[in-house]
Amino acid sequence: MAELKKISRDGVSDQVFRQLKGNVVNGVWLPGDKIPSENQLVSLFGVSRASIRMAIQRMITLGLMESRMGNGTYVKEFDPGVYINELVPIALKPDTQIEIIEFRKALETEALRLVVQRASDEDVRELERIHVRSRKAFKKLDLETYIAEDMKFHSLIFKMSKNSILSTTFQTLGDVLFPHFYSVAKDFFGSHKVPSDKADKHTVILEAIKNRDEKTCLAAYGKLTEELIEMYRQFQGRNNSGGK
Amino acid sequence: MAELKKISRDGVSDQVFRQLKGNVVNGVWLPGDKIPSENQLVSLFGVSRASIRMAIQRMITLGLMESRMGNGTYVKEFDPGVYINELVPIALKPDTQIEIIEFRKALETEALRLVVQRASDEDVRELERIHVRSRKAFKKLDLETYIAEDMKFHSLIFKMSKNSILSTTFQTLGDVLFPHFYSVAKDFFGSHKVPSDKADKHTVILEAIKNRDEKTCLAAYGKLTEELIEMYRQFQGRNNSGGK
DNA sequence: ATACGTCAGTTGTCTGACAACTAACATCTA
DNA sequence: TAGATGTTAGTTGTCAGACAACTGACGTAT
Repeated sequence: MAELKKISRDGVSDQVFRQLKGNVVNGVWLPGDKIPSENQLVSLFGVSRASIRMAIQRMITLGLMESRMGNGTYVKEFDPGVYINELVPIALKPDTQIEIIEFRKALETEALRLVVQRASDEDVRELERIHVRSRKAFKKLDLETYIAEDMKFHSLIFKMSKNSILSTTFQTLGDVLFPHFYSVAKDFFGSHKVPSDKADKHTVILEAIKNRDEKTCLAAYGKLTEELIEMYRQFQGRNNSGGK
Repeated sequence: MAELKKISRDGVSDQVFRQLKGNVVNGVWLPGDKIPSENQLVSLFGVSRASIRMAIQRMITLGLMESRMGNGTYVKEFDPGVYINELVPIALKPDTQIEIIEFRKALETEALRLVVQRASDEDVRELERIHVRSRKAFKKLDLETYIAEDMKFHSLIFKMSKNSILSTTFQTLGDVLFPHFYSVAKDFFGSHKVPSDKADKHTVILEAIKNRDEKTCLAAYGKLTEELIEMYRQFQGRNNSGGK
């Protein structure tokens, strides 16, 4: 019996979408550029305006383009936050949260490995400054500042890895995680003891980076993630018990 | 002078979109539910089908709905992988191959860690079957089959991690990487000795998974990646010397 | 009982038209 | 002349109707 592959039936608007996206990804159209009008695209692609508009709608939803009525359609500076905001209320499902944390762990573990190799002295100093501010806010129970500085801490680690893919992916993830992280952290603050400075994993990580000590660094980060997952599990349990 | 507020001109399709999203967020429509047909929505909302389709397209792009031609439109289990899927290619712009490999290493190292914990016996058997076919093709220098089976090997590892975000992200990465990977592998085959089975890292990784031996598993994978990066460096050096 | 044709319902695409809006130019007026 | 006010071409947003492509279920014949 011969092997048969499924026929791929690519819709018209799908093909248009891929070409539009291709022109953005490959830099044919740059941010700020005005793309051809819908009627021009109709001629260029040889398909109906409805299909063109479908494809453009997808680009807009992804935050890659912007339509101005009576004016034209423009390529947008890529900003994950735009369409992440649409999803935030839905992304709060507990089970996917754990997956996201695991995903983040994957990214950050590798980032830290690279940081230990590549971090410049100036990078480390900046990281230390952020860390000090973070600890200070933590002791004052200034939640707002603490979370903001904490975010900066992790962002900088990714920047220090000198790998732009890791960095931008984390950025996207951060936009998703932040609101939920905030609510969980708040809850956590209210019902638990504050860990001492000695137990603070960030301090250990920072020192390990200074000493170029990969093993200690990754071990501390591993613990940090475990605690985070545990925290989410508790949060989940508390919120689901008794609920519908 | 009286204060004047800007008139908010909310488009028709925007309003439809908000209502669709509202019904999903508020649980009026649950994952798996079939929403009314487009023509029914036309009557319900009192707007044209084009506007309805625009709103639905947005929901689809966000990964919240799914349309099946000739059947209907359904609410989807929210899957963060959907949009990360779309965004990964954007993040790849810099096109530095080394960065991509580092990124993949980040994903797969964590995936392997999870696999060692979570893999079922059946999973392992399937992985072994693929590995055997891969080795066979390798020895016959059947490049096509070898690369295909190699891809399957890695795909399965991600599936076995039971983390959908890691899995789908790797999948898209594969789509982007494949053409380039293929050309490099071909080049590599032509100019190097074939490593022996003993040196084959996949064999080591497979055995380590069987024995639930995280340390050995990750060490072998680390070596594999190092070799890959080295291979790319050589390839780049050879191709960049002289040309721009 | 199984295979096949038929058919209603649904999504995908096309066409043409008009409304709403923008930006630029032309015209009028003080 | 300078500024306010039409005018217009071009663009996106919406509408209406039609047909194509496809799915799932039902009925029928073998």
